[in-house]
Amino acid sequence: MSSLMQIGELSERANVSHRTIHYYERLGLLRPAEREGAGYRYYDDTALKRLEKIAALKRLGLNLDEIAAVLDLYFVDATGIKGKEKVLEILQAQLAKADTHLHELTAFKRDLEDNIARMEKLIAQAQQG
Amino acid sequence: MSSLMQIGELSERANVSHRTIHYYERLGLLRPAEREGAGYRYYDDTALKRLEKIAALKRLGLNLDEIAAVLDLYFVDATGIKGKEKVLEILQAQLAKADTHLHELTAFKRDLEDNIARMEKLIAQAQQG
DNA sequence: CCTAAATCTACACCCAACGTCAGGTTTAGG
DNA sequence: CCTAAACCTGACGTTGGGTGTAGATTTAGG
Repeated sequence: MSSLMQIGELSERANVSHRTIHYYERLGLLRPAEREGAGYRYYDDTALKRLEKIAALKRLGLNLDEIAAVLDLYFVDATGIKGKEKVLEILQAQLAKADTHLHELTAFKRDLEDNIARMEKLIAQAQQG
Repeated sequence: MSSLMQIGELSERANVSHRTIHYYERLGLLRPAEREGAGYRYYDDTALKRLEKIAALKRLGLNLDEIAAVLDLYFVDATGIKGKEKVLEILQAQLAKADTHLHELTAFKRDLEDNIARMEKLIAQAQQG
């Protein structure tokens, strides 16, 4: 029953422009579930999930080529144990990257908080004294 | 005694090109400790530290403008209460961004872990059955 | 003193990742 | 059936973050 949507709805739900979707399609990141005679694109919900995954991977610092290389892993069920092991490997690499990123970000946040506290103190002192 | 170095040495030590250093200088991210008559740039070790900080902030997803806005916080004390309030504002904005980013990243990580668990299970089943 | 290596400025160019615009086509709803 | 809203393609423009190159100047070492 999961009905199809047009590019407008998809772009709104995924928070990207329709030109971006066209662009991603040209790069092979995403394609419509259906394209009837006239040329309108129709998408199902996996398209939305792909776009969300793309955004997440971008935030990890991958460029679109790199994303194209791994994106299918999240959606295609690799067949055969060989395929599954490959997928597992890549997922674990991504996890390691995400972990590192998370640590750096946490440290940065702590740093920011320290600086904020320092600044607030300095401002309070300037106002008091 | 910390002697000065020329741009060539700095670029090598910081692992960026000298063109990039020129570029950063134009953006106000970095300037030579000294520039004698003829125009050669001479840098001290803080330049190296700045370049390293820039790289770190880039990995966190800040662009060069945003980096310019916060970089000095790590190296100079803003003078005057006006300056301090400005700094505070920027820091708080960065903190909010970092926080959002952190949450997204955490969700992404959980997602990865789920996928990994799923894959491991499938592989185990394939080997058993 | 002379020369090779390092540096200087200025302008042009590059790539990724889109955005804008124009002109034509399609579709849904009244 | 008609029209506005949505969509299409293709070409060109833009922004961020640099890189390349040319021609001149400077510096250090022999």
